[in-house]
Amino acid sequence: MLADLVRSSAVQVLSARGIDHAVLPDPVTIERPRNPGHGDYATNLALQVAKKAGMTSREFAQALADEVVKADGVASAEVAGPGFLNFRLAADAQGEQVRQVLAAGERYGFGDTLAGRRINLEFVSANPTGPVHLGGTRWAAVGDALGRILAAQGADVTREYYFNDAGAQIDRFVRSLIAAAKGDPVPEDGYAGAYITDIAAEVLRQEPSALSLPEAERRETFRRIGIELMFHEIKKSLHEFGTDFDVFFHEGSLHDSGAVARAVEELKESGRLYHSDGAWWLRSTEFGDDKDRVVIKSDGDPAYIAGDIAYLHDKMSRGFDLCIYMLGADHHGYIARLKAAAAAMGHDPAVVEVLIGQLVNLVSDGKPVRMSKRSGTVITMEDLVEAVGVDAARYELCRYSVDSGLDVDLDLLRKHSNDNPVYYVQYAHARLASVQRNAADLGLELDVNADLGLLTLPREGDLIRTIGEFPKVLRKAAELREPHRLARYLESLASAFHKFYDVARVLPQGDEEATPLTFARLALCGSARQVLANGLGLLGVSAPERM
RNA sequence: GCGCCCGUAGCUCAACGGAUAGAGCAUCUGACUACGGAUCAGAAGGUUGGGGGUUCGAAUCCCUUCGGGCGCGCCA
Repeated sequence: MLADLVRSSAVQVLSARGIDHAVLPDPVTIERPRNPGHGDYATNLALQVAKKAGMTSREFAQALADEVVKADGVASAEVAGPGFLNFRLAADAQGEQVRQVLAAGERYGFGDTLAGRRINLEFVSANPTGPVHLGGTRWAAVGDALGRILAAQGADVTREYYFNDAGAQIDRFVRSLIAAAKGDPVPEDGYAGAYITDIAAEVLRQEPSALSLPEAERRETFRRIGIELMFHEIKKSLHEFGTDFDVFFHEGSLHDSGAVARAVEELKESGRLYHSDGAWWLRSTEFGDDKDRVVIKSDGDPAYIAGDIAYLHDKMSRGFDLCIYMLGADHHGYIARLKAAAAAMGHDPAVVEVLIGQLVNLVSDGKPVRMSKRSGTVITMEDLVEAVGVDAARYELCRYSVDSGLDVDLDLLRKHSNDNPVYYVQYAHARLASVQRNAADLGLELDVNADLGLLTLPREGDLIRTIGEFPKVLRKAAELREPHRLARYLESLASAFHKFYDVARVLPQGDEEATPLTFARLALCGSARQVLANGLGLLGVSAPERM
């Protein structure tokens, strides 16, 4: 609303000088200056457009200031530096923010920038040859939070998990199970780890004669039951982690249904593939790949990418207009391939959006530890949850930009788990819940009609302004696909609250009576609590009443 | 060799092209016997790896260089 005011004032300034206001950006950016001495809010509008208007930045800013101060609720507006315009709002105008939060409740901060968009969000998609490890856990936390954040902007989000249950790694998995069942050592290229022995034992329990079956049937039995058990394990850990998917898609189903064969046939006929060296190729170089990729091998079998093509085509046929893939850094070469796959099937490459996240490293005593599924030295999602709990694990993994690598030291995490900023944020919420309980005991109810103009302390103003930033933070987090912005924001909000709480007594003490200020502060507390709850909810982290 | 990501306080990391680059941890000094101290106040800590450029303004964009991570199969 402040942005609207500034914009309309700017239009006044320009039209008074006969200048087309098309030069104005939309929306106008309003920000909170780092330095509180610069005011409550600031805009750099003059710096952006003065030149186009044939004025100096400071001239424009001054003209804008003269216009803006005429509005109700604006206490002051002054030009600073090269042409910034800093202003302060009157306390009651600012307090309106609190009322808006209380009115919007659990939808406060939500927006509609993605309304009408159907988004397929694929993440985790770890191979069903072992439990979800640390890397997958990062995507489970970030992907789930991103899904919630996109949905909060009105998008229709489908969360999807792609099981690569076809191909050589599954064969290795089955060989490993059979070896374990027989008590043989781990085969060459096989998987080790306690889970293999456990699953092998469970297969034998369900099918005691499995080992005595003929070779082919034996493999099929271990394959069928083993994979089923592994799927079950993965889904279970994800669910307990608070991450649920709408669709678990099996790669094998694309082959079984003939979708892969059909897609390949279509590509050949439409001339989207070229034939060379006995194989059929996709021109992925047109999308930044360093070499073209084989789709049909010279032996006639489809290459892995054929499945990707058919899978993307399947997604598009389900009506999505955006397919987001969250992949680890070791898969960054896929971006060009997936875009080429989209183009080959006649879709706009822009429907494919690949988010590459850097890898998670396990560290012990400051030194990296190699994790290997083959050798069984993996830290799984369950290990992490067991060590620090779901809330701390999710929060820790969501707190950082996925552009930077993440080192996890399990011992350190366990030892210092109370240092996790999640507790700082949750504690703020618990304190607020406590205030509300105590208020109820005193018979005091939250009153949305409280006189919010009484909230004149600097730290009350800081808290209110921080609360008011929430919608913008959510919008930005959704637009940039960066959930960590939300986590960082919640920390700043918790900080603003704790600082406020330190200097402002909310409830009456002893024989004191409740005053209008009591109700104003109760309303402020109520809105702060609401925003903390909304934000934590979007990260999939609980907002506790007590800790 | 080529491509992607990263390099910011002792450590782990933030920063929508904006003003004096911010938090937490660690270190040091303090706070009404607490509306919940899992808190708050303060001190100290930086040439944003180096060098050019773009602009009113660069940690952020461009070029270059150094360092680190990850990729570069008719494997999946």
